[in-house]
Amino acid sequence: MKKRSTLADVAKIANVSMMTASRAINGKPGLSEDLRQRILEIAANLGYRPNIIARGLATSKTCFIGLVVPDITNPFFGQIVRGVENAAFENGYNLFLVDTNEDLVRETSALDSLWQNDIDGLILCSSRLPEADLISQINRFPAVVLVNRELQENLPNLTTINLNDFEGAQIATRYFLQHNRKHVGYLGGPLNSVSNHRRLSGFLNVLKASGNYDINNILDDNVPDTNGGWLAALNLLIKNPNLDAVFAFNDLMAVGAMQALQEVGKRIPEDIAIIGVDDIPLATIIHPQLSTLHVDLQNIGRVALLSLLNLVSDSAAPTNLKIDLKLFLRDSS
Amino acid sequence: MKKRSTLADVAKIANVSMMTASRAINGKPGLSEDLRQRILEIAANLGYRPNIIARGLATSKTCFIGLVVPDITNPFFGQIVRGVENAAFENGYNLFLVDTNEDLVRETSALDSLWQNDIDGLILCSSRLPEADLISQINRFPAVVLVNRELQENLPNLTTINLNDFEGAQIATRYFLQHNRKHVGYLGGPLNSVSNHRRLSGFLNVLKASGNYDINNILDDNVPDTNGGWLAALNLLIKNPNLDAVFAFNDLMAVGAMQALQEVGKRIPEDIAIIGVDDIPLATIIHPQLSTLHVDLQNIGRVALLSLLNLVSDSAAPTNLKIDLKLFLRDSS
DNA sequence: TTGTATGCGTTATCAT
DNA sequence: ATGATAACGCATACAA
Repeated sequence: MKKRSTLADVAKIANVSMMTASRAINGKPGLSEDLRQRILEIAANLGYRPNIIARGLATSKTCFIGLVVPDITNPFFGQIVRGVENAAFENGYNLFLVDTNEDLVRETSALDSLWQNDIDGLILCSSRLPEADLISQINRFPAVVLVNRELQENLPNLTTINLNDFEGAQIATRYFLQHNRKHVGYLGGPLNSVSNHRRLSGFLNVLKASGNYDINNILDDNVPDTNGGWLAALNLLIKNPNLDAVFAFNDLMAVGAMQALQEVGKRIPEDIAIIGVDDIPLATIIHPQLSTLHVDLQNIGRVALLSLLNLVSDSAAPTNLKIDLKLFLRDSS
Repeated sequence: MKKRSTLADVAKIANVSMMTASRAINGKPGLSEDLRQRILEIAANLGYRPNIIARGLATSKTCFIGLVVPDITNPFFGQIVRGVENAAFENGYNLFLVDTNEDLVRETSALDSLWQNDIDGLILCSSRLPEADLISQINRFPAVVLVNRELQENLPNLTTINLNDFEGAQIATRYFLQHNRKHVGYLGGPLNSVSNHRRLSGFLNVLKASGNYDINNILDDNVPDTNGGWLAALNLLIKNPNLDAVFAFNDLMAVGAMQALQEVGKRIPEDIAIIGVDDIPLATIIHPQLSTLHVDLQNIGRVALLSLLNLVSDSAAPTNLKIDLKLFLRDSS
């Protein structure tokens, strides 16, 4: 590995001061176009590239962004990460990635570690931190974007990005009612999930307004995977054998529910319709293909990064963004 | 955001020189235990944390590792990333993540960008770079671990980690033969995939030795997703209607193939057996559950990072590691 | 248009 | 055992 050449090397060969070389390379005014070209050429020959770290020390702008996710293995976050990464790359920022393993302790020490690295900004996904801790963490960073988490108060350096779960659930539920489903159920996710809470609210809001509300059609607090959906569907069916539509907390649960329903002889969608949330790849692989509330996750990542850069450069005020879910109709509804 | 306190702050309050403070904090000898405790306490009160970047400048060890993957959205890489990330965190290293979007140009500029950041080492997954380019890239970095890619020559700063595709394919193929399958087929992946090539070799090696080889049972060069598998299975069935076993390039293709076979009335595994590769979550969701060659991907990530750190610290020689695949038998075979 | 001095936060080196 | 000084690579502020 041959040593990297520095600005000093370039300057020496060009017979100019480091400052002149610096100006040439950073495209700043203050030297003849002739000289600039000559310096640029020398730099190119040397394979010179500025040392970002040293530059960061001098300018106290590091061009590093921290990205914290609970589980990179989950395609949900994988998509978001990809969106962030692409946008970061386009804007000349580097990404520090931390996977917290859904662990609170780990999340805290990850934030400490990032703080230590003088990052310009932080994107924090689905934080599990208690509100008070979260706020004091946010205060340590120049700018923060919170994805999939809301706060009671607004902070001057904070933008939040959340799914419009309430509206999404309303759309799905209304769809069922408009298609003459009479016994619409909800297969809930974990109780501590804010998304779950918001989706249930939207669901209830539509049902209660329609006069179709029946407490027996709701089964909350399930494990949000296929097994959880399988189990929940069977239990819900016991509570109400006439069930003819199910809105599931997510696609994984919806798929499990579909299997359970098919096993007990229900036809989908004739006897019972199903809509999930997330639009995971599996949704189009199974039969019948699953109708679902789709979110452009990669775009969320991109929006998160761009919002962060706006925050960093003070060119935009903090906001609380809502990302709409779109109903993708397929064969299950 | 309150300003971070620096080593100078600590030193001033403790009434010592920065060096003494530095020694105290870094656990180096050269001061009384008494003084050390006093300094440590002051540092703690100030909430002092060393600035990693400045330290990197001074020591020319950054504690940054670059991690380049073609598609973070793919759980295959998600798992690897997670393994790397966990191990990195445990060892006090930070991860620069780059997603190249499976794009060659992007991969090159990503490596440039990482080089610019003076990373201590690089983990490069499934690189698409031509061998010559790849080698000159590797030479720029202090240490590199190549995952899922081999090189003709050994480099002094390079360790490679690859799946033992050849052996894995042999295991699956032998299993078919031992269970009296007479017409064993291979559903290949992309032609430019090295894994695909190695798996085909293992497959052929066993079949030719058994005398069961039939060129009609092989369909190479398919898109490695469910659609590709679906299409390939139907085409293979046309070439040989007696097909009674299929080894697929990956699980996604295997799942697609299963659907196609079921659609034309084949029973799995009675009429035809299937084995895939990867053990994706979907493998246990579908019916019948898919037999597959399983790899501990997270462990690959961990091994990659640890190997890299060994390389960085010169405490171990470069090697070429082979990771074994294990046959997970389920219902499809 | 060009150059000099200085500082970013830390550690290495050499004194004391 | 402790400290002064230089150095890492670059950019800012100010001079010339």
